[in-house]
Order: sequence, then C-alpha cells, then structure tokens
Amino acid sequence: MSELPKAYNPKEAEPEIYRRWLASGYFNPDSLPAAGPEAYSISMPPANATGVLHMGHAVMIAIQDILIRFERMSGKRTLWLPGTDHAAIATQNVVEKELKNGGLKRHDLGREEFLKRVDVFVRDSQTTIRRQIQTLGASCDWSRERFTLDEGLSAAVRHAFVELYRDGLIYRGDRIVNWCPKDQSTLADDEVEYVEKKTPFYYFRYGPVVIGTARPETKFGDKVIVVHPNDKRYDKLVGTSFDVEWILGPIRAAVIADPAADPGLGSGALTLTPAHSFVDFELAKKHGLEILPIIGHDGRLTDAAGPFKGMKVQEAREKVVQILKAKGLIERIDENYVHHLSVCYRCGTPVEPLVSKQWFVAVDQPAKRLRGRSLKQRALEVVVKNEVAFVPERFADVYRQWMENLHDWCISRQIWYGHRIPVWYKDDQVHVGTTPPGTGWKQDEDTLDTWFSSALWTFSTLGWPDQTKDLKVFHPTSVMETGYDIIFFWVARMILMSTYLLGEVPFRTVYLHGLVRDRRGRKMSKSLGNGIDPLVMAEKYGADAVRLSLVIGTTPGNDQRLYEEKIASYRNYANKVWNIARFLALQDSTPTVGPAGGSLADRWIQSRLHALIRDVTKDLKRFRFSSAAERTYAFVWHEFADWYLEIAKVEKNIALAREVFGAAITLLHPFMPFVTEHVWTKLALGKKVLMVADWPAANPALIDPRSESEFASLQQRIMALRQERKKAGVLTRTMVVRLKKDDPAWDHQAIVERLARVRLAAA
RNA sequence: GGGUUCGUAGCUCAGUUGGUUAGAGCGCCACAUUGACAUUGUGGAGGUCAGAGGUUCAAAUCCUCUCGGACCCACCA
Repeated sequence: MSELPKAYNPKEAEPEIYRRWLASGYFNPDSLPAAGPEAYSISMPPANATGVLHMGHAVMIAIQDILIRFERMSGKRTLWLPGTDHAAIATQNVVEKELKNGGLKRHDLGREEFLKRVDVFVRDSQTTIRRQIQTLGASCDWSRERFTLDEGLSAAVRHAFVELYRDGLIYRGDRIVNWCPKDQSTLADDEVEYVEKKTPFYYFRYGPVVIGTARPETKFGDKVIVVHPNDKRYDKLVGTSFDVEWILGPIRAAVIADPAADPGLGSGALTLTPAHSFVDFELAKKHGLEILPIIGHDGRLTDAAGPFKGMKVQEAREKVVQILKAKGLIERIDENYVHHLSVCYRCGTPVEPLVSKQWFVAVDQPAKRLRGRSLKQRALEVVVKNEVAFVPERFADVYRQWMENLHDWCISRQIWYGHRIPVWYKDDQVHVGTTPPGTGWKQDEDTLDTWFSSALWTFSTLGWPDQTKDLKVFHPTSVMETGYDIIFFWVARMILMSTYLLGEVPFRTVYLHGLVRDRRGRKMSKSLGNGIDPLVMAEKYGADAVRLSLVIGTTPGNDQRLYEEKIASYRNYANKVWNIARFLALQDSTPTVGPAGGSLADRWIQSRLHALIRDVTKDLKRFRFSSAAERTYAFVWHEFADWYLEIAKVEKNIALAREVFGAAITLLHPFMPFVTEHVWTKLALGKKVLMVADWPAANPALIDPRSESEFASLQQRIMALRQERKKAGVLTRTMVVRLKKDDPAWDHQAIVERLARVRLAAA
C-alpha cells in the first residue's frame, strides 16, 4: 500500500475497474446475490445509431447510473437496459452522404444493397457507442442490450401496428403532410422547425379581390375565393363565378363563404391552394372542392403548371412573378416581410405541404379497449391522475397542453431504412398482418416513423408481445430519465402506446434534465465547434470528474453551462479521495484505547456521518442529485479530511477513521463509481465489490447535536487562534499563546496546538 | 398571440414547504512546503439576491408590474 502513487491516475485505473464490474456479473439483476423482491428498472434512452456520444448522453448516463447504483445498493433487483435506436432518417442521411461522396445515390444500389451498407455502418457505430457508455462507468446490463431493428423488437412493432389497425386506430388516408423534398419523406408536425426568413410578400389582383402570398408558384390552381359570410363587402359575390385573368390566361373563379376567412386581415378574401396549404386543404375537403397538386414530391412543378412543369420552386416563383407583373396584376410587393419558413429539422430544407397517401394513428378515435376513451384522453388521464409523475412538475403542464392539441400521428415515411409497414397488397386486396397471407403479395414500400418503434421501447425490449418474466418483473419501468427536448417526440408517445397496448403506464416517473451548453450559454453544436467531448474529458480528468461536473450545480429541467475548469476541479476532488485512502493505508489501524464512547471528535464525526447518510438518502429519493453530491463532497473534504483526519494524527483512532471513510465513499459511489471502488479495494474495506455493498443506514442514536455544537466551539477556538497568529505575523514558527487556567482550550490542548499551530502556555 | 423559464459574489451555479448573520466551486489577495495530498493547507476580500410595489411578525423565496435574457407551442391568406 505504501507504494501507492501520490496522484490518482484515473486513466489507468478506470478500465480495469470496469472490467472487474463486468466480470462480477452484477450488472445483470438475475445474478445479484442480495437483491430483495422489489424490482427497479430504467430503460436507457437508446442512442441514435448515427453515432458519437455527446455531453447530453453523458448527463443521461451520469444521472441514470446514480439512480441505478443507489437502488442496487439499497437491495433492489435492479435492471438498467441499454440499447440503440436505428434513427431512420438521420442514419439514412449519413449513409446517403457517404454514397454521395462516391458519386452514388441510394437508387443506384437498390433497396437491398443500400440496407446492407446501412447495416455495416450501424454495427460499427454501435461498437463505438457501447465503448463510450462503458468509459463513463454505466452499470447497465449488456446481456440485455437491444436495438430497435432487432428481430424481437421488429416483431413487437408489427404486432403493435396490427393490433392498432384491427382496433380501428390506424388508418390510411389522403392527407396534406409536411414533405421534405430532400429526404423524400414526410415529417411529423414536430419534426418541422420554423426559421425566420425575409422573403418578398406579393399582393396580386385576382379578379375583384386582392390576395397576398409568399408562394406565387403554388397559385396555378387557385379557382376559389373564400370570404367571411358576414363580410358585407362581398355579399353579392358569394355563390357567383366569373372569369379572372391569371397566370396562364383567364380561369373560372367561384366565390364561397366560410368563417375561416378573417374580414380584418388584408382584403378579407383569400383564394384556396388546396394541395399546398394545411388550412386550404381542410377547407377544400369541407366544401368538396378539387384538390390539384401543383408541386410534386420531387419538389418540382407538375402538369398543372403547364409550361412550368418540371421547374424548381424558386425558379418558378420568379417566372410567375414576372408574368403577373407583365399582366399588371401586381398590386404591391412587401420586400421586408419576415416569413416563418417551415424547414426539415434534420436537413434544414424548406418543407412542402403536399397531399399524399399516408398511414396515421388516430388519437381522437374512441377505443373499445380504453372503455370508449381515445388514445389521447387516456394519455392525458395518466398524467392528470399522477400515474406518471414529472420531475420537475411543471413539465406535466407542458405535456398536457401539447397532448390536448395533438393531431393524428402520421407514421409512414418514404425512406428505406426502418420497419417496413406490415401491410401487403395483391391486385386490389389489402392485408394487414405480421406476415404476408400467401404468395404474390407485395409489401407496402414505406417504413414507419422511428418514433413508432421507440414508443414501444420500455416493453419491446423486455420481450413483448410475449408475456415474459422480464416484462412482469420490470414493467412498468421505475423512471424514465431523458432531456426535456424530447417530451413530445418520445415521452408522450411511449405513454400513448403503453397505456393502449399493455394497459399500463411505461414508467412511474419522468425525470427531465436540461441541455448542456457552453460557457457562454450557447447550445453545443458541431457547426459552432463549441462542443466539449465527454470522452476527451474523461481521458484527461477521469470519468468520475466528468460525471460529477454534470451533476453538481444543476437542477432538474434547467440547462447548465459546462467548462473545462469545472471538470478539472472534480478531478482534484477524486485525487483528494485517493490521498485520504493513501493516508489511511499508511496508518496502523489497530484500534487504540480512547475515552469511553469515543473522544469529542469521534462523537462529532459519527454524528456528522449519520446526518449525512440521512440527508443524502433523502436527496436521492427526491432526485436532488446536486444536493446529495455536494453534501458528500463537503463532508469528505471539509469535515472528514480537514478536521477529523488532522485530529486523528493526534488521537490515532484510525479504526474509526476507516469506518467513517468507508461509509462516506459508499455514499459517494453512485456519483464517482471508479475512484470509490478503487480505494475500497485498496483499503480492503469490504468483502464484496463496492458496487453491491449495502447502502448505509442512518443511526439516529449517533446523531448528537450536543457533540456537534461542542465541536463547533472547538473549531471556532482553533480558527480564532489561527487568525491571531496570522495577525501577529508569526508565520513559520509556532507561536506561544497564553491562556487562563479555566480556558476550555486546555481540554483539547494537543489538538489545538497542532491544528492552530500554536503553543499554549499558562497565563 | 399563448405558455414555460431564468436574472443571487468577477465567472458558473445551489438555496427543500417563507424563519438566525444569503452558501458552494472556480477566480482573486496574503501566507504556508521534512512524512496523505501544490490536483495541497490556512486566513481574507467580494452580494442593497435585476428594479418597483404589495402580502406577512418575517420575503432571495409568495403576489402584481417594469426591464433584460433563453426556450417551447401556435401562426397570418
């Protein structure tokens, strides 16, 4: 032990410790020796198969590992299930980009060959992700690792689809959807982002009215003018039709009345572009009007645009404006109009609202299995009734507001990578089922939205639809821990699916962490180059330091700023823990005879320890990780090391020092698993690995306010003497302080003299 | 437009249901090195808790407004 190096070297120690944990088998709840009947489980949010772990993942791993280790040490049968998500669009994009570099498109390879390429990429990526998660010390059960495209999970997806379809909750329909012309796929509402962009806004004369638009190129097929029924200006026009001069010559325009038109806005009249506007599409359907696509799925104009056919949107726009200008139909142009442009959240391409055949989950449809309530109603109910609790609570409101406004969920995507929709066609027959009904049937070309499969994650990973033992024991999972930015994408959809398919919530509590930002509060991003790589930091300062820096000084649901010095300061802390262990290792631990019941310092440190155990345990149960970590940090460094160990150099109660230190690093273990496990072994503090040591129990009998206040006065006395010495300028040598005979400092003469670096003398 | 959130020491942030003198880390200043640790120790400076008003015996904490920052949702033909 005396050959322990002066400084802790995490880079050397950590991989070895992780190997020992793996070898112990204790990551797997089935081999936990001391586990009681109570189960505790967390589904690790599956990392995207595209890649590389960032600080957001590190936060998630740190927090979940804290919960898991705490519960495991508390005797629960603890499962933390890791995995990866195929992240269809994102992954396909990456591989397509690679192909593009070689001058290829996916259609050059064909579906099968392309998917093979994706598989190779994904397998490689998964290996990286696995190693990264391990580097951070995650005590998850690798024997249960899952991937959303595994055979088992794919079967779950098909099963879920078929069940929902048979219950009338999935349908195929003609709908206007957000279409990304670049990804060649639809996007869900929340996959669309809005960016502000200055675009010219045109006012055109259209017969008797003036219409405004930022999209002139979509207006070829506008044949209907809508006005408000109470708008007197247009009273006489409603129900009539007449010829108006338009882009390609005169067209017949009809006037209808609908309250959707706002009389106060512009001229109070609008023309309908049914195939390229959500509002117009609904109106057109309502009034039974023709829906004529002007823009195709390739982002180019269709036959309906006559001579403009095949032209790209931007080009067509300029041409249309030129023509209308030449015809004198332009009223005016607002060049400074700030437009909220819809763009694809993956690639940033402007989204086209287009009409197409898609599959939908009906969220408002009453369901027999939910006793007549809809998916949406049930998903709202579980949160309102607190069957699912949010931490922090305010996100329950955010969730509720969003769920109330949820529209039917478009689940089909026109990409290759992902779960193929389990629908087969033959002639004019359609079969929905987990397998084709016979030969000659052709499967639907589309794949499912990635979130459809991740919505099943908490139970598909446990073997559903089979009623496995794991499913019974570990579902509902205990906690879902993830970033608040995916409440809608993921959390809400898991609740939707689980409450329907299993009739139970997917998790009892949702804990949401905030985003990790840079020192200036900006989002970390590749383009800004301001990202801090968790693995580079772990390499430099140790995984323990990275984890602690992500936990201390943060509160649930709030963003945090991270910078390297913060991580470095916790590296120093790990080193402190290490050096305490070094000191203890060098001492003779044979118990020394002290005062009965222990010295004042003994009683004090035990009182402080047991108060700490009580407080940290309470903090962890309430998800107050920062508080728990800070308390432990302060205790180890500023109470145990700074005071108790200094006194131990006088009183020599090394046996108690070891005992207290052992308990303290047990409390610290969920936060800093590596260094604590390391010194636990080096000091031979227990028989088992620390990872499965018993969580300490607070003994209220040892919490002793009288000893604490008595010790506090001793500390005050010592600090006052240190100040006196500093004031006197006696710096290097021991100063003589004259005290009266009845001064209480005499009771602890040796301690006072050593800690204050003074010599006491009789006055 | 609807909603959420933040504004506490130079910097990054804690502050549990309102309750002694508002805390931590980093940074700063001064000093300390023969035996756990300079990735250290000791002492110190530094805050009218964004501003105004209100509720209360008592407000960083609750309410209202103002100023400033961030985010989410919706969306203008």
